[in-house]
Amino acid sequence: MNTELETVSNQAEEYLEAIYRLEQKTGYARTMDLARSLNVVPGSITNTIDNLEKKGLVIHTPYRGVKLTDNGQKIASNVLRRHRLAERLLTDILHIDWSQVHDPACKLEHALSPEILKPLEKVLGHPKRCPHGNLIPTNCGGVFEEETVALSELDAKTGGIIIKITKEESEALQQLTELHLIPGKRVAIENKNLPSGLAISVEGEHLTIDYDLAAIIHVKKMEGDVRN
Amino acid sequence: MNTELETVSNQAEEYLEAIYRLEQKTGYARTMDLARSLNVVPGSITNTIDNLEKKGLVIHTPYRGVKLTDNGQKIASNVLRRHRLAERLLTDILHIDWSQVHDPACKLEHALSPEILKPLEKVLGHPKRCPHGNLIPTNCGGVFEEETVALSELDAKTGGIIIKITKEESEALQQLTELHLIPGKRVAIENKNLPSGLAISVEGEHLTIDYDLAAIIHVKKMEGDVRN
DNA sequence: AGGAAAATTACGAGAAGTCGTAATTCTAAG
DNA sequence: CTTAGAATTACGACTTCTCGTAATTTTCCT
Repeated sequence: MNTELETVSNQAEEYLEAIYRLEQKTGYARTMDLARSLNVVPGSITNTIDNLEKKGLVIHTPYRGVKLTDNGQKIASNVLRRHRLAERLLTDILHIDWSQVHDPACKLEHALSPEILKPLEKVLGHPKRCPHGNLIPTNCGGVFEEETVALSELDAKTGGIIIKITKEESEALQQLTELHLIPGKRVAIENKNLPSGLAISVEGEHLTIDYDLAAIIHVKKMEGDVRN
Repeated sequence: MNTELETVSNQAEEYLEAIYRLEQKTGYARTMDLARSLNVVPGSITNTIDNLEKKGLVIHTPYRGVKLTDNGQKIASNVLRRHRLAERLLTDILHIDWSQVHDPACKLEHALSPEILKPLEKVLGHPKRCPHGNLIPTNCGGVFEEETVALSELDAKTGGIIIKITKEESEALQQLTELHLIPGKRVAIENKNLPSGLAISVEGEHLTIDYDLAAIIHVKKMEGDVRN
């Protein structure tokens, strides 16, 4: 079961990771979205995508977006795996706040070879999720996600448990920390039609958050009484 | 005291680090030596050295070798600092054998930004030396080495305590582990003129090692009776 | 359906790092 | 002092990633 992973440049790894994330979110990755996530002008995206396509890692359908091939997906999930294990290293062992770990992990992920990844995983206790609650792909490339839904999609008077935050930028995460909106907490929608956003309750506290913030909070739905 | 460090590419960092190490060892770095340490053909060295010179980080005197400028030295010592702290992370926290940490640390050193270096140093307990006993440069770029001498330079019937191993390749280190020739151990020369190498004693055990191996073991001399 | 706005692509260009070959310069041994 | 061999340099080439501009295609709103 020794999956031979092709070696690609750091930059190519970043591209594949970004495509993987976008595919998971919207089904496909478009040039402009990639340009935004990678902080690169669209023209550069096309160039690099062409190269990745030549290597058989992605398939680009003009105006439709990019999709990973099986090979590309293997590499991408491995990169994401390293990224999320790096984040856990930073939070669990170096005690850095979860809102600050994304960017350093972006650099670290490329420096984690299999020989150090294995001991790292062991020391961390084989975690299933990154500090933001997103699943860490397994060594075989699989991700077995239980069904979650964005808080913003939930109906009024229903609720659930926060499973993951799908955006890793520090500003949003700092805000969530202050509001105690972190993975594991129970949350319920009280009112969806406020002009200022959504009225919700978190572990008994009542607050109002805007729609954009609610969209990055994913919960596992819970049936029955959600008042608390 | 916020030393603004110029940003250079990973490759440039490797170059500066290699020059720093060679300078410490022999006083200057020659193209061929660099080519050997960096696994690159001599022609490439010249190219890159020229660029580093344009940036004011080194001074190249043809046929004499390369020397770091003050600026170059600052960067180089910082890279070495990150390298050695990375090694400690690998040994102390991930429990990887000291003979295996050099190569991974070469990649890791470029991914350690100041924000994670500080917590790392704290978690490690502000170590003074890398697992091989070599001093970790301070944040200010200083290295305050106590006087050591290669075991191969020691006179017969004298001895000392192993302070550091000046070569980090795994083969040599594995050999040293087996012979218990690791930092902190007492060692004494018994006979220097054997055809097979040097006869020495380590913490009471007697063995013979060859000259090359003795040359990478540096000890702090101890006066008085060295028999044990 | 038509046209404006957005997305996409096709160039050309430049920086960085690598290589190999060939020519030159130095060094050290005889 | 001469000369072979080692070290050094010059040069051209290739790859990867980046950029900007301009032309094109698509989408979507009216």
